[in-house]
Amino acid sequence: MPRPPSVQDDELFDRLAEVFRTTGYEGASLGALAESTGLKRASLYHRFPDGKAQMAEAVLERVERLFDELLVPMRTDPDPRAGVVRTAELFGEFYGGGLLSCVLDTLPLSGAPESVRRRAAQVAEVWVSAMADVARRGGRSVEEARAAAEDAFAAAEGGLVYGRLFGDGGPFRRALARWPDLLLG
Amino acid sequence: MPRPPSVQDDELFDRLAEVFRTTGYEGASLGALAESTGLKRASLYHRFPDGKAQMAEAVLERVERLFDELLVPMRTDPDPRAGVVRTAELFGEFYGGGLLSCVLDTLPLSGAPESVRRRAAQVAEVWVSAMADVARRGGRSVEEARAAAEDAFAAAEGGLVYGRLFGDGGPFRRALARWPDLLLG
DNA sequence: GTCTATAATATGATAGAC
DNA sequence: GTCTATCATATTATAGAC
Repeated sequence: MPRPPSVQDDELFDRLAEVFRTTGYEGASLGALAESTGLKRASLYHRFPDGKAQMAEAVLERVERLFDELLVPMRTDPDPRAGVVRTAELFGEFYGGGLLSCVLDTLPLSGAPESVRRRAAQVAEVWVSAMADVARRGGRSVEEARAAAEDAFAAAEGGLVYGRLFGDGGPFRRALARWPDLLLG
Repeated sequence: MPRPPSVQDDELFDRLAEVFRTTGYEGASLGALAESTGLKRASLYHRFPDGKAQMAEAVLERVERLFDELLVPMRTDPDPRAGVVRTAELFGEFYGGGLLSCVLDTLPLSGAPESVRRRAAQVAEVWVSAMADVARRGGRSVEEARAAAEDAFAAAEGGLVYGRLFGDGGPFRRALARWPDLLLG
């Protein structure tokens, strides 16, 4: 019987996420994760008996829950365009205006266990399929909607790559600004 | 007096690049780099006395030389559109149709030395500024050309992130297909 | 649930033979 | 120029006290 996630747990996951986000799976050493959370390594193993892989998966699950919140307007606003605009704003804040890296990019490199990479793809799919759904509601065909959603995802992720390289969130913010037209035409 | 780069060296750099590309800087252990090249760790240190950081920088310099070749049509074709189309084709092949990762994305994570991250940004700048130049030749203002080039870069890199996550090069190839209109209007 | 202590292994790097 | 051998440290992970 899993106890309901506490605020404390969310705080812990956010600290772990910060390390995985900026350093990737292999770069996130137990030492760095311990230092970031303020717990000792052995304490992390108490919470995550399967070690680093379990921590990475927990982080991805936390990100999925956060995505679910950011996606609410796009999923529920009666006006698809207004929903996309609002969700784009929320993603812009979530990624620090384009200056933060994304775990979906940095976590699933080749050193990460298959379970982690699969989980990352699942989380990305939540994001992409929500965009495809709103594009459908906006009148697009299934094929057009899916392609537009993939392109919108790629534009944002690429903007974050640019941001990491150059410390400039401009391309990311422009990508978000194009979401409404890209998804809804 | 540096000896001219030999075919053998290029082969070596490609093996090193393969490891850095798929695993990132911290994930690329000396053991993995040695296994991939067929050299022992000590032999790698003979060629790269400064160790892993020097190997990563050498890989980035090799990528810059390869980019210079891919960019030739875009830089020299009298017809800007034809040049962009051809260079987009070459990038498509270079990145395995969208299924290969890019060192500019995977190498400059937080564990990498500042020298490596700076070098990655320089290589990316070669690519972006070449696209900005052709957009200028196509009649765009300086500001429009730079923004379009950044967006074209981000679209491609984001397509590669999607490809790594889902094993689908579609978004990457569509990004390349949009380069001509994106850069030249 | 967190800690100290510890073990086994991996890693980056060097010395010196050939 | 490549190798074997080696070293110091970092890393993942576990045992057991509190």
